[in-house]
Amino acid sequence: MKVRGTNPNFMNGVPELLILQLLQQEEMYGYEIVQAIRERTDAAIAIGEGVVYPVLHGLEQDGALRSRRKTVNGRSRIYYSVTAAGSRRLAHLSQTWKNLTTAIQTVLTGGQRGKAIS
Amino acid sequence: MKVRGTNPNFMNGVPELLILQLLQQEEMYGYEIVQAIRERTDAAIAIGEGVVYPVLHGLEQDGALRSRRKTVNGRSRIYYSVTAAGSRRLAHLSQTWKNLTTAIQTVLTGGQRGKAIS
DNA sequence: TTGAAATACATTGAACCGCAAGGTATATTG
DNA sequence: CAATATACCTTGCGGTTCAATGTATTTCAA
Repeated sequence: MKVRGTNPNFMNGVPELLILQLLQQEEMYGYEIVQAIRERTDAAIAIGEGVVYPVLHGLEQDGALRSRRKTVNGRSRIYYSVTAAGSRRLAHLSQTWKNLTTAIQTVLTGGQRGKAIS
Repeated sequence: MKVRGTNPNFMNGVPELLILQLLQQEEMYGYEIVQAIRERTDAAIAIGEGVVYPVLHGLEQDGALRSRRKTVNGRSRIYYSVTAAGSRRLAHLSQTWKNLTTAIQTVLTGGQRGKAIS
């Protein structure tokens, strides 16, 4: 029941969802992902490198991502892109997220008990 | 990276949020909360007793809930209600949830990079 | 030219939390 | 009288985020 520092307490699975989404739009490398998430969410979400890299490795091992080395400006980067399996995984995750938020919204706004008109 | 059985992977903090919300509408006891969440979300979310009871105890220890015993039909129940502190906590959590989902939605639907017009 | 900051990768330990499984006890119902 | 529903509870496992730390290179300002 401790209050966290950076991000709020609702972050379970969110890094994976966001990373897959970003990578499906365009090829990216780890460090870039960290900043992209910060920027596009106006710092509402800040996912550190200690989260991003393990997720990338895990997704690659699961066959959801593939990687290739590339040296740009003398900098060695590892670019990741989404595989077909990764695309399916994202679609599934995205749908799950939508259902979840819809269900929660129902409770939050909901006076109505689930009971039908009898 | 393992796929879960019952609920999806986005459940961090959600039980606390839902429980506070339900209890602010009306006094309830643990077992009732378990079923209420199942019913009102059409089983999209199923939070077990092993989750609900520890959360109730934690929230009470934090002063967000108060409880009173009550025997109904020979059944001993522990009814929980939200304190003023709990109400503030719910307001804060609810706002955080809203911000979070908005930020995620931006990334999910978002082609636009956060860069302003220069 | 020297040092700080940014870039880019990575690992580690701790903390937390949801979940399944199991445990106790009473009341209801077939 | 046995099975089911009600009502409470705890424990251990596993997974995940997070802060902190580490290495190495490049860029930029003093």
